[in-house]
Amino acid sequence: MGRARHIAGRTLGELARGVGMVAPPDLRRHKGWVGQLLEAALGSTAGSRKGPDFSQLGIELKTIPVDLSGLPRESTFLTVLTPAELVSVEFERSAVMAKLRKVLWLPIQADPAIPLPSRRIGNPHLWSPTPAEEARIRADWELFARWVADGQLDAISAHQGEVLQVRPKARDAKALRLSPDPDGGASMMLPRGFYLRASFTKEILARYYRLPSPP
DNA sequence: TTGTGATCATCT
DNA sequence: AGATGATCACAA
Repeated sequence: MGRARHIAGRTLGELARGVGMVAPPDLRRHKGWVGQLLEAALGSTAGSRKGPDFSQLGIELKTIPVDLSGLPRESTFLTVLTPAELVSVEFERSAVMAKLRKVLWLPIQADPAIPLPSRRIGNPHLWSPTPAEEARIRADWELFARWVADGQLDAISAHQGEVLQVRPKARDAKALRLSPDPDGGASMMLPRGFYLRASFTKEILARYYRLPSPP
């Protein structure tokens, strides 16, 4: 937290210089660059390994792109949806809950008008779901678990879920994998991932930062 | 090839 | 405007 508070207010360009990284012209072909920069700056070595970014602390680091009001611009990717895990494990032991048990939110200016190296880092917020928040996440998760158990993964759309959603997570729409189908067998389907809706992270951040909420 | 880091590009 | 479905880079 000391490190995170210390970099609050600095620009991505300054931070990059400090860790020997170079800001790309834009994020179109470097969508994960900001997240990777902050990992390097805060000393996370988790890389693409499973588990929390700071394994000893059990803390998951999430940069969150915010607009001029400080409100989230995008949903937040959590983890891939593994059908076998989803139907065999309790919510408390799920990959989703493992990610959400303790999250360090790091707001990053993401207004397109601001050049990438000039964008500033905000104050960190260490968050764990309240019992009420956890109940909402669990209700969505259990809904998805039932659909997958019925072989209906392919029928799930991003419209479902109040706070959690299931969306494609793949190289592209042609990268298919075997998933349980309605016949009890397996068919090639588009891989999915779990995401937190921007409306939900908006609630979380607005409470902590006292940001404007919708009228 | 898969998981982690996400944002992009359209559609409604 | 906001959200959905698609997409991009890199490490292991």
